[in-house]
Amino acid sequence: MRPDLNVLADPTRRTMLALLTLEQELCVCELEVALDQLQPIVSRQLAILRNAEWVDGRRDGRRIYYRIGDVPPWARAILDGLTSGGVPPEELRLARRRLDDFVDRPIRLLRNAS
Amino acid sequence: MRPDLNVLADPTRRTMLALLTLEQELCVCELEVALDQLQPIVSRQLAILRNAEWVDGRRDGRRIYYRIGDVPPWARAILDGLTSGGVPPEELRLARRRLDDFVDRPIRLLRNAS
DNA sequence: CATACATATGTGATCAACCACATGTATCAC
DNA sequence: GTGATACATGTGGTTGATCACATATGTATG
Repeated sequence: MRPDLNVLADPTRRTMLALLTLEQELCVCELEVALDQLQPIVSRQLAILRNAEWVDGRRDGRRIYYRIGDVPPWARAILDGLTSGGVPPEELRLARRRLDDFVDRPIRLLRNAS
Repeated sequence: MRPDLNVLADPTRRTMLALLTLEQELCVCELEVALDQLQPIVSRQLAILRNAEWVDGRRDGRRIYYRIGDVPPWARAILDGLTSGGVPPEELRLARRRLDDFVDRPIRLLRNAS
């Protein structure tokens, strides 16, 4: 696993990585709400992150849950950078707020640890 | 100082940031040698990194020495990620080797601490 | 099997990044 | 001043990324 750093060029993708780092696991529709973006955009960006070896997807029924993949320590350092200010904090806060306000948010057994 | 993460899209710029992190301070002609790139390319990328608030330049005679700017902790985390594997180690090693083999390398009083 | 829901991808158009090459600016030496 | 060195930037051409929109796949339900 050698995550490709070129994909960090896009703000949306950085926010996605930060959210997945903080929330453990999110499905496409949750990211759709958190980022306030259309589904094809979210799916496309996820495909890019998947090909770049940053994230893995696991299917559960109709949904696909994404999480940060098994990345090396240097990549963790970068993810830490993203969660601790690299992604503008207000924007990250807003995204998590939209997640919490998501009425029919899919239920999972293990929720966010943070 | 809010370094712009979009500029991390380019491998050359990432190597430049890693080198400046490791070497404290480098002038354009040193980067030219280390990266094995033409001068206009190096200058252009430095301008991008300067505008993105990652590096500062100080003039000394005809040369301009560049160094990592006064960036926040989260940006340091990312620079750490770059030096510890984010930039392919062989490539980084090669670049530093070209620096060491640079015959008429400009002399400075304080050299690299690492 | 038909339908609905969740997610993925094909396509054309637009926009931005990058390069090579040439030219401009700043500093020193004479 | 002239010339030389170190660095910066203007310009055009090409390539690559991103978006909106439409369509395709995959999975459960009845």
